[in-house]
Amino acid sequence: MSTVTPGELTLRERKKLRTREALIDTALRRFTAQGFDDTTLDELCAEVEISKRTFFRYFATKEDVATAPTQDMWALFLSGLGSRRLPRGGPLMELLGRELLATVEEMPAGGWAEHAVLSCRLAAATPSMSAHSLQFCDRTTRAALAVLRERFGFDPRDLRPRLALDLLVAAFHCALEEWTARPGPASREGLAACLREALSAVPGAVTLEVADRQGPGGG
Amino acid sequence: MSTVTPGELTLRERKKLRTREALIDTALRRFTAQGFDDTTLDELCAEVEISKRTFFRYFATKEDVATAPTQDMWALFLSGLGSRRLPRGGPLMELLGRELLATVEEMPAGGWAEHAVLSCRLAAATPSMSAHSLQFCDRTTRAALAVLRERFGFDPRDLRPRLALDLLVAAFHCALEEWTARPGPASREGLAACLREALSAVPGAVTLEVADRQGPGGG
DNA sequence: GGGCTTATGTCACTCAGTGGCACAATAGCG
DNA sequence: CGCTATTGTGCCACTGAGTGACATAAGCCC
Repeated sequence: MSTVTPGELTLRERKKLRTREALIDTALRRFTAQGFDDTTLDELCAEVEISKRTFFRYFATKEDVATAPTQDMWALFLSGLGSRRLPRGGPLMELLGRELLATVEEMPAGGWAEHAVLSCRLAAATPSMSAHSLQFCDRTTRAALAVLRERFGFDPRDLRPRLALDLLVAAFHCALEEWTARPGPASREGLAACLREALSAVPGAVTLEVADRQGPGGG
Repeated sequence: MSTVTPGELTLRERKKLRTREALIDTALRRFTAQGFDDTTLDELCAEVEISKRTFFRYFATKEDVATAPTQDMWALFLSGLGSRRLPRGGPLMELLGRELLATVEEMPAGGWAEHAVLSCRLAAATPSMSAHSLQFCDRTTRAALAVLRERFGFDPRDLRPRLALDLLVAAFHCALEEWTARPGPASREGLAACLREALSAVPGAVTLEVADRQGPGGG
């Protein structure tokens, strides 16, 4: 949640936000340059000029500061899913896809995409970051499932909404991978385009047939 | 020199397997009784009568010993996918489902199901375990994707095989949840039944429509 | 038995993360 | 302005996971 309105914030709150941003920015830079595991919190804290004790008042773990961009995005997706006016009558999968696309395009223009790319590239190379990220995704998915049940009256025993959400997450991860692999400046629009492409592959995932060629049958 | 070694394993190997089993069994019992975070490795090692240093020669992390049952299953699934004779001509999703069901039914009868249930219940209550488990799943999925591409000649740019694998994992997690929630003794057959049910919901995940009732439209 | 390999134990260390407490900065009030 | 309650921060000591180096013990093979 970085809805910054400098006029309406007290000095204390502005300072806190600035420290948080400085932490994320510095962390992503240092982790990218030196590696996540090879950068100690002591170094990071020294550069931001805070004590290690203070770091843990901003982020619960070292992984949290490095995965903040995607976590912020999923949090926004979730709150949108709970508060937005949703259309009715179409396929759930398409509705979810549109919601996620809308969320991506609502992310702050100033630096989010750049941070997100760095964070994702780091995650791809750092097991503990990827684990942390995946776990956050899982929690968000469960929360989203509760929202869907509440808003559309799905039977809790019906597995299809949950599978649809997992499919959405899978498509998003495909999109992220493609997006972060591309050279050049990163943008929300680029991510949205990758996501649209990934979502279009979803129906085929269930129906795809294995070719009947004669390869090595295995043994 | 003495005659044959039973089971074709040397004494050293048998000892190692026994230590590994003892670690898993003791760990799951203590973690279940005391909580994962409130049990130190020192306690665990004292009970199994090995040094902490030796523990880390069996498992890379504390989470690994607690998630061993599912990791063992996925490892078997992966090796089966690489070595088994696979049918051709049907939908990939069904092939994957059959492979996973076969893997479940191939797990050792002696204690695996009981361990797996304990492990999954722990994971549901322990973020770091769940994160670790999810990350392992992700790695396995990528490895499986490489196998599928190699054996069936899928285009690396085609996202559908990957989405199918993620869908398989999602269905498996649904099955695990249902299975671990059930009272009574746990069995591979029970898990297989849950998995069959979850797999049958897969096609509906893509096509499911949202009801056109007039609930609270949100706002 | 003797020599080789491999598993294990011991010790010392790094670093993430926490609890407690003192101190400093800000907010709010007269 | 000064005074006080609140809240953020620094410092210190501590726990516990995980690692590297090196010595010793256990199993293996001849």
